[in-house]
Amino acid sequence: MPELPEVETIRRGLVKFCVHEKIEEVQILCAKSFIGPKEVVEEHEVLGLRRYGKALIVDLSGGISMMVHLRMTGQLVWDNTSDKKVLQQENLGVAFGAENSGLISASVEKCTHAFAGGHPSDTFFDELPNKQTRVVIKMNDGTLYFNDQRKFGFIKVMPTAEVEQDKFIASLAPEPWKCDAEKIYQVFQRKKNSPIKAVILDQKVIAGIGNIYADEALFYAGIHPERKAGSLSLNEVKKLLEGACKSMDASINAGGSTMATYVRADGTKGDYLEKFAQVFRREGQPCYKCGVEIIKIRVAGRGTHICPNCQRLVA
DNA sequence: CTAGGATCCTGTCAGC
DNA sequence: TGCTGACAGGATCCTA
Repeated sequence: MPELPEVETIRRGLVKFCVHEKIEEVQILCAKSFIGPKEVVEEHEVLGLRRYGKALIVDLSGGISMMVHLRMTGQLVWDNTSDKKVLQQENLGVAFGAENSGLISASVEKCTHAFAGGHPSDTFFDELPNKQTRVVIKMNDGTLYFNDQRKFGFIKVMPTAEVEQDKFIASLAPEPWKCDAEKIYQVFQRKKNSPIKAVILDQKVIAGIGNIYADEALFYAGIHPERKAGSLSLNEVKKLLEGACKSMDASINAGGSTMATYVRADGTKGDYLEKFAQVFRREGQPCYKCGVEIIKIRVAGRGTHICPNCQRLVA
């Protein structure tokens, strides 16, 4: 699923298009994708959007909020166009015609037919809803589609006042930018026998890191993902946090990463992976630092990409 | 408490 | 072509 940078990119996109929109009707196409009575959000206005780690909070009038978690394959698609063909041409032009992220960013401002978190497959611009659409939220000036192939994601209704008490939100650790290296070092000592990659994927340890940025941060710090968490020095912890911040910053600036199930707020594709990723999905290609071939291994049950030369188990 | 594995679900792809 | 198993930018639940 989208990780922190992708959710933040979606949030920024949706802020432009959904704030002050009023929800007219909610259609639930998959019962488990929408938790809570839909009637509670209908007739309410979108006041703003917040993000906690990978969770997106849509605050509504009437003291109601919707928590959206995209998990692995969730997407949010905002559609306020009446002419799909025009939209298709415009978005294809933006997605594939731009030469750099700066151009793509500039195009967001001009985009009038907007998408929010979509699907860059060949069928992306087909009619919505599609067979992966789980929830349709009709607003006065457009429609928000929640698509989710694997049904792991969800939209959950709760009082705004209780968002921070939600079990998931409440247990989140700080995001990398706000992590105290010494505290993280202590946590690593507590989980000393787990592979470091498994530990940094734990949202209760550091919020927002997922499989991409775990691999990127470990590469940045020159740490092998199978190293035991307890074996890291304080300096290595600092370097790891620095790597997480830098790769996420770069990704947010690039509009998120490109993936099969994620595109940016206006339907254009983020291009973090192809432009900035050092190791993720680069197996078989040379390391940018040393030229040795990047390999893919399995750590903590997840596909993991490393440079076997820059990231060693034993120093 | 930690550590590891199974699990939710659908789709795609490699290998018979 | 059709089957089968592995795997997938997540997080939780269950076991030991």
